[in-house]
Amino acid sequence: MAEQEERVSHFIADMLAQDLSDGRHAHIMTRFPPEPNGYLHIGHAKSICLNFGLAEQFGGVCNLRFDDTNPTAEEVEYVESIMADVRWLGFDWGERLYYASDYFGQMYEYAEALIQAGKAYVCTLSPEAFKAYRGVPTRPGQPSPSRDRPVAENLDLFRRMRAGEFPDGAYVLRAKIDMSSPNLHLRDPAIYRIKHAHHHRSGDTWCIYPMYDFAHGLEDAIEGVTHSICTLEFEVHRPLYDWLLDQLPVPCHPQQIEFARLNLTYTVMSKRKLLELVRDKVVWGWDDPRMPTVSGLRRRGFTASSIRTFCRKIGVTKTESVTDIALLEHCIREELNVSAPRVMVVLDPIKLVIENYPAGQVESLEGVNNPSDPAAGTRPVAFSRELYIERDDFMEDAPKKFFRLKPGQEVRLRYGYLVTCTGCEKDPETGEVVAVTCTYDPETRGGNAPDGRRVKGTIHWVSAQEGMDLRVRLFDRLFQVESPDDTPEGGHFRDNLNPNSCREVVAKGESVLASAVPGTRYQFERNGYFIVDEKETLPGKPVFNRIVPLRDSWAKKHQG
RNA sequence: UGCCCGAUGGUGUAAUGGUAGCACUACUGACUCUGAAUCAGUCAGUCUAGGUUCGAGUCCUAGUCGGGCAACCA
Repeated sequence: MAEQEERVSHFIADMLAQDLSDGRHAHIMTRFPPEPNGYLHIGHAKSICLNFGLAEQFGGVCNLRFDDTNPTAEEVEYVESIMADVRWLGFDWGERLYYASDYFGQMYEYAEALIQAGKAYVCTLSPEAFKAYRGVPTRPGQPSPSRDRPVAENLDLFRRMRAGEFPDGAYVLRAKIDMSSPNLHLRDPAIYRIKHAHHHRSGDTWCIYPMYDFAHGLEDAIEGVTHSICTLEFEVHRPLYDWLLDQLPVPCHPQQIEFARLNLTYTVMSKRKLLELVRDKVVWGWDDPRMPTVSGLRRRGFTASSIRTFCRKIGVTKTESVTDIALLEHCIREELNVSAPRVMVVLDPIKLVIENYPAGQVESLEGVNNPSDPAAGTRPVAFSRELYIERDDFMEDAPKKFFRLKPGQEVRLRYGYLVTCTGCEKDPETGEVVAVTCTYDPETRGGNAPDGRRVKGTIHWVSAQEGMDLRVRLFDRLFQVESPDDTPEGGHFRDNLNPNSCREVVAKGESVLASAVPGTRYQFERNGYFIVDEKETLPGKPVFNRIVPLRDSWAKKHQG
């Protein structure tokens, strides 16, 4: 994993290096703190690579911590998928698996301490009134009538909140900071709310739960995190993060650092929207190969290392940006080009009949498994009089630079013979081409002519008799526009879905694929990279997912 | 008409007061038993206006544009 050892340099790495050399910290501790309310996506992968990568780079550690302070949104299914995804991405949290819910007791003590210090109060305002009193960004807020409630009364009320004496929403614990602050988050934010909800870990022990702003800094401090790295939208929360840690006798005061989240063209990244696609069955599930989720990318066929490479290449900054999905595709092609075994598969088959080849004869030719890796060896490929070739590889009326089959033109059948196109057969009703005909030169076995003549085109093929049917899914981008979130007035991001994001075809492939192992990635020559689907493949009946097509400069030039 | 953050080719990033570089994309050409890969090349950038300085992408001021902030979500 050479790319992992490569030192990454960006403003956060610089800050950590500085803190280390200044002696501000003797070691680094970061954390990846997902809320288990959905599956991880590639944006999380960026954060995972950042946090675990930084720890690795500076000889520190990175914790995996579930920020599970809102029981109504969280589920164990998500906890499990998140752990599996982080592991799959290649990171190890060792013994440092934590849950915010494990700190509920300590957090409660801190909350009482804040009340004792006169820095928090129980507020009776309804959610609507709460909002009204808070004011708007341009106008200061008004103090809650509960703001000056005596400490003893606050304590009593808070204890009764915990005891379950009140219904949801009846009271809320608020930090007492500054109702006229230009930063809304400092206008006496709610820090504990009543929620009579069953928690996936703490069960029914609690009916009050801490809010993010109260909990997160404490979680960091309890664990001894040195650098708490999060995304830009938390920047305005930082004064509150710092205020809280300054008020309480915490073991340390971690530093919050913000960076820009990842955005990708042709997809959406919000958990809410991804959940909507799953719930409404727009996609097959969280691991649909078209989803930008880690599990979706995995099923699509992306490797963990290609995702890590991608995360290294996009960099870390505070600039809001949208990364071109082409970069991700580049990363997987780059890797698979050297590692994936080649095989011939015809996705849109049409028959090619070699008129002068003996009927019934079958010979075995030799195909190279991986041109960039001689050790991968060769395989036998059956050849006969009737083959399948791609419909696109024949044109009756072709442009001058069409190097494939057209009447009178000679091409090479990969690893086979040179053949010259003699014409085609058409359906008399529809006029559709049903077969292409040619003659072969017996002297060119293997693909080279003894007289040294050269042909410009080489096409792939599969023997009609010996080849096998293959289920192949051709995926395209889930959305047909670069920014699916940009919708006109009254529009919805779903209006931008690509109706052709998945097309399944029955292809013809080499028979070796009958024993293809689920999870194996191939290059279908001249087509693209494909993976044997791990969920739907049955013994002898592989199902393939297209990871990414090969670049195709000819199609690009001649499309439309 | 509040506060915070940001602004470098089409895209993503580097340059930490001293030659604006890299990658992706696009386009050329060479090569090729994958119209792939590879190789060579081309197009293309410091938001604006002032200021400081021998020298500014970098520092200062003002503006412009973009993003974030008004869940008892995280």
